[in-house]
Amino acid sequence: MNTHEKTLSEAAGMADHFGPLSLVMLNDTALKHAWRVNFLANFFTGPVYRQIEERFSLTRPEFVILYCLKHMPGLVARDICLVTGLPKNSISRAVSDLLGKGLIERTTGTTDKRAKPLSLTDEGRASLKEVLPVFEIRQKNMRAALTDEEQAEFDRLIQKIVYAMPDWVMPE
Amino acid sequence: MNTHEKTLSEAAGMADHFGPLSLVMLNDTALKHAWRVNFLANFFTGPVYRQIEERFSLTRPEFVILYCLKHMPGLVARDICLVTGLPKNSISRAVSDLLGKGLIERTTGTTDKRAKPLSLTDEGRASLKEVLPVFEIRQKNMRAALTDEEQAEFDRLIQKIVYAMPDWVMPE
DNA sequence: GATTTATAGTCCCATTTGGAACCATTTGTA
DNA sequence: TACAAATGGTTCCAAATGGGACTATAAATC
Repeated sequence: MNTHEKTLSEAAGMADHFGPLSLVMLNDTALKHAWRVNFLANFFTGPVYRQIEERFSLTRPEFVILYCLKHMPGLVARDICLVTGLPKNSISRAVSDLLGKGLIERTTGTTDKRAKPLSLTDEGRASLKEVLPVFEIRQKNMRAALTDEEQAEFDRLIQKIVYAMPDWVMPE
Repeated sequence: MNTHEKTLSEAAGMADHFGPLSLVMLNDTALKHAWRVNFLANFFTGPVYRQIEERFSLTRPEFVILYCLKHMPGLVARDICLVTGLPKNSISRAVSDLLGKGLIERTTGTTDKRAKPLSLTDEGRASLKEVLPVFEIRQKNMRAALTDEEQAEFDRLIQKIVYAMPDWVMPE
């Protein structure tokens, strides 16, 4: 299969899965660049979180909290709001649910009596260990479209974009 | 400012806006690649849709429908579901709201009597014209972090990733 | 050091969301 | 051509969501 045929069959695959409209929206509109990023993110996360919820009874905020705590024990709810953009009551709810399930615990002993540092329990760590591969495989699949060199370059570029975000994320 | 200093100050900016946790999640975890894509998409769309809703009273699905119709008049609800991943009742609702606002109309005369092709009204076109710049500026800001060559390369790579999505988007 | 302002977290409640049942029509099958 | 299965769309309703009020504590201002 030559490059042209490959492009054709890939376009056909897109039209098959996402409708012919998908090709227009991804290629022929003023907002195509934003559309691509959102398209990728939506279809990366949407289906997988539905699966996670069904198979492991973890909601999206719950998973995110566990995943953050794995890398930074002692986080408080606020930290997770900041890094996810989720409203604080959603996080608060997810935290109580996780406490109820015994997957996290509230450690004590901080100078600021408002903040309530969290950490994983052994059960939480175990649960996360089950769930993580689902995401890891999915991430691997996403990146498989690129060669190693392309992956490195993509990483560099998206990193560059992300690090410039503080300059424009907040409208007005 | 040299490269190192620039990196440092950018990291400081990230920690400022998104908390120190953001640097860990974006750089030091197994799912960092997926995290970056979602991080970018979340903070690109979240704030701007909140603004759009407030200033123009258009919900996210409403805007998406208008924007799709601009590029493909005669679309039916199903097409929009496919390309966005949104459930069909959300689209159905948004369609009736847009009809109520007079921003779209249901054209008649199709062979399939189930399908209901949609198109923009003049009002819809006018409304979209007001809203679009908000997104366009935001998209431009997002891309401003990259040079022209980098933008072209980023486009090529994300396009490549997106076109391979049919192979893995559906879990199982 | 008293008072105002800001912050972490929770709770209430109106609104939004989306799965599932449903209707109408079309397509596939024998 | 009958009958089953699939498809586009709407409606219903239970569940999720998020703004805003509230409590408790901390920081800033005077």
